[in-house]
Amino acid sequence: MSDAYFDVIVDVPALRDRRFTYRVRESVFLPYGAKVHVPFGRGQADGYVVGRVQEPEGVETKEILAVYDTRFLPPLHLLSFGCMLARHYCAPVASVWSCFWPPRVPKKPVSKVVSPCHPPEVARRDAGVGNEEVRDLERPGEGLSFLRRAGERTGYLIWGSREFRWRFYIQKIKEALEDKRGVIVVVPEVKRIESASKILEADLGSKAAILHSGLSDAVRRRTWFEILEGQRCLVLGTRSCVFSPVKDLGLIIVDEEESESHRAEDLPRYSAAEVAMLRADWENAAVILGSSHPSVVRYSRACAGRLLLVREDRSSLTPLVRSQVIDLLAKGRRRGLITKEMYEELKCVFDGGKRALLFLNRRGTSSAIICLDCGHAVTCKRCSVSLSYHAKKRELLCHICGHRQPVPDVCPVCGGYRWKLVGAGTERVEEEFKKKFPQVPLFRLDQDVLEESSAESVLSSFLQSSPACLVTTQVVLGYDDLLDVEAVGVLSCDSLLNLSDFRASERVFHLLSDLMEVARSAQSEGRTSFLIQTYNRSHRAVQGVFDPEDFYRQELDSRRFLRYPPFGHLFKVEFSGKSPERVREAALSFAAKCEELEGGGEVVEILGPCPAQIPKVRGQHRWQLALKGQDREALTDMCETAASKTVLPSGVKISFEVEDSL
DNA sequence: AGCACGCCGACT
DNA sequence: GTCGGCGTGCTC
Repeated sequence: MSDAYFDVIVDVPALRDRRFTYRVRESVFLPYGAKVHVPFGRGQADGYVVGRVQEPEGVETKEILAVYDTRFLPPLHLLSFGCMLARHYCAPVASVWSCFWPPRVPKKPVSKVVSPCHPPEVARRDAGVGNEEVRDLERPGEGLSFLRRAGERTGYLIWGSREFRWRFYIQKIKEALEDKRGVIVVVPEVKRIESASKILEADLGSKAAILHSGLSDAVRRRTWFEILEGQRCLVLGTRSCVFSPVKDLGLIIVDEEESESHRAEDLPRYSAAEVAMLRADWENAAVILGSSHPSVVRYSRACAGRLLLVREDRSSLTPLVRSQVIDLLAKGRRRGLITKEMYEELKCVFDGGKRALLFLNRRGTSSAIICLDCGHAVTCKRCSVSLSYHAKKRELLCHICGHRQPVPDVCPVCGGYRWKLVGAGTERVEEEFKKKFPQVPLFRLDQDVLEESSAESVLSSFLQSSPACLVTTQVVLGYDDLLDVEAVGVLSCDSLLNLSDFRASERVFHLLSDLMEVARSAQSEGRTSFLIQTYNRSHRAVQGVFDPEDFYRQELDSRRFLRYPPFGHLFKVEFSGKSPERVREAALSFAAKCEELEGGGEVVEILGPCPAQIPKVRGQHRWQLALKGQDREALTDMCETAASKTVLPSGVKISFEVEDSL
């Protein structure tokens, strides 16, 4: 019996999109995009069929081991979309295609594959067979067609409260469903799904298909199949559901569009909001992005008319009784975390038997301990950061890798024995608070507390007492719907503002906006207040909380000047590995290749390379490089070419992070 | 990414 | 004399 040969891209990130030729019995037919299990190297790997080929010359072929149930094969338009997306994110095609498959799809040994007699649909899929590169198949044109379709807007940016946004979503979902078209709704957290699902069911009378990582593999696979079959046309889930194979897609909604949770940190490193815009365009669907404080990039897209801005009338918002920015630079301040102004406000709240929340973006007692004799700070062995001191457990903790150790008796450098604690965290706030308000019950909610008890239990005891105070970090924002406080105090936001990341200001703006909303959503009548202590009282991110348009204007001015998104594209290239010399060498040679490709032109600006913000994480040394430019294609080409032509020293990993710019 | 092959240093 | 470091290269 003769054999058939198929090219396969193996899902091994380091190999990018290299094709390998495998063999099957002549009677076995494999469609484009089929997921297969193959012998690879000395082991095995998953891969995807990209075409049928002639018997290769000069290479031994191995036989495909098994084929994943082809009833789960993503539709062709999604496969092509995947190729486009892979290029968009400089990610391997296989990594993107894997997003189109639910977990635990059954696979059949290739020997048991009963070949269908080449149904026409399957045959058509094979049209792309040949020697062309995967990426050349259905390669997208420059730009987005919804930018081209003059006058016809298919994208909305909804700026308003949760109630306002969902009213709009429901209206548009209704229209889409009546039109017999499918809808995907993406929310940032699993916790948001339950209430969203209730709203959808109550207002539309239809149950959404739910997809998120908390569900069992079997349930996810079943739901996925129902979507694929067209039995479910309304999908609700977290970021990965933006890839679900909804039939006749008419609308994609991304709520809390600005949330960091929409970004995937592992390959492919996509952002659900950006994928939603690209996919909606690809499938001629509408897209709705919603937020109570939109991202800078999306806001500017709306201003440019590429998204239709729908803004809630702000007069309907509950006004804050009091808000204040407390200047930490003012002279004559006593040391301490709670200023006199903050103290007065809290006292007022507690005297009225009410609850307050104090926010500080740092857990533990102090962020470092320093030897008073030589100035040495105790650092983590595996990471280039100082260890935080946690008084409750009397130990030092690395906030990057979790390494814990006791406080050394003597300084490892000079033998000194006097330590100074610097940089206060939530445990320190707790100590200071207890001295200032000994009679007010205090609760703490941060990552350390979550290791021992649930956020729900802490919050429910907090909400059962009044007066009461909650000292907390970023983790609280996932539970803001469970909160009911009359005052929110931000003890400091300066460490976040001073990060050298072009999005630092924006992050602080979103964080403060979220916290202000917590104060605003207090259920009780009467006073609610919001206070910020900061060394940067006139910073746009701080002032912008009270005047968002002004923040957007200033932030856009600054980005325009520096050509940051949305005024250009920014790709970060990261190198990591055990050997510091090799990582450095890899970064330098990649950068040199980029310079060479650029040839002194002005299309792509090459920034760096330089050691990363945190040069060592979990024993891995890191370098980075940024590529900035107006022409996205040029940036992508440079990344692809430089990546394929630079020989990375072994043990060095390269990864691309593409900033949102749509 | 794994995983083997291959060539120079410390050891029983 | 052998064990074992990791530097290099390949995976259909």
